[in-house]
Amino acid sequence: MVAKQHKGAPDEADLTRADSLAREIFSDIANKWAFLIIESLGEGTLRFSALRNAVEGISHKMLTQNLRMLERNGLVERNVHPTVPPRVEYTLTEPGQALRATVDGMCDWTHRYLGDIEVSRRRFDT
Amino acid sequence: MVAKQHKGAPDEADLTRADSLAREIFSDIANKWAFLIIESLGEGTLRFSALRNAVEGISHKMLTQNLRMLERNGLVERNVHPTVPPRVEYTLTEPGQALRATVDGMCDWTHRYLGDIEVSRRRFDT
DNA sequence: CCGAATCCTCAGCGATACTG
DNA sequence: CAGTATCGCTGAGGATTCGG
Repeated sequence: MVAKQHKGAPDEADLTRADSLAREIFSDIANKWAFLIIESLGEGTLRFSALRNAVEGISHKMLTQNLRMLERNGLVERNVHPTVPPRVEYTLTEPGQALRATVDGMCDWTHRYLGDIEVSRRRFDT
Repeated sequence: MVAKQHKGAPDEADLTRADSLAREIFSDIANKWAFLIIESLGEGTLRFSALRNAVEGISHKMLTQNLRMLERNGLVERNVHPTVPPRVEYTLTEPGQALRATVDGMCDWTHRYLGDIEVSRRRFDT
């Protein structure tokens, strides 16, 4: 359970610490760009520019920013090849791959219910 | 695949329309509050105020806003009991329940890798 | 109790330019 | 090619209020 941070439970100190950390991680990762990046890296290693093309519509800034965040949380690994021009490659780590599985689930879900959603939207917008 | 919107594929018109719709839905739903709301509603029906308590830290405005969005996309059902004071209950629909499964997966993931992430963060922050 | 509207603020984000 | 920094703006989102 991530939504509610328990208060007054026994063994409180550690529980709430874990919960607030979980919540923090959740807030980091539950964002559109992070998901799309993870999705794209699922196929395999990509370099920065390739990733930029893979994730339609992302800006240079958002890409670096999210990559740093994902790297910090240990979801992607960053490999710099000290050539010129520089070549930087990004790969999913094992935790990243694990998360990818659930992100894939979300993509499947989206395609599965696409029609229903479209219908529901039209009903609502009246 | 949601990340990249294919261009120049055969049968292009419908594919890109579906993709852009998928992308739009993805952008709607892949946000922190939506996930937390879905998580909380997984337990069962909740009324507005209960939901507000369940989702720690959400503002009145964000809650209504996300609930409207989820309702529009057909993930939650809104039931108004015409009593006084009013009583409004929210429930996950079948598509909502289906998505909840993957959101649960993400919660499990979070708790599973909590330790690794904490370590990774400390390494990174130096 | 629930929802919509209004105001106001601050951070997210894009654009641009500069380093290695 | 990849990353960082700066600037400026739009809009997300909190606080508050009123209405049903």
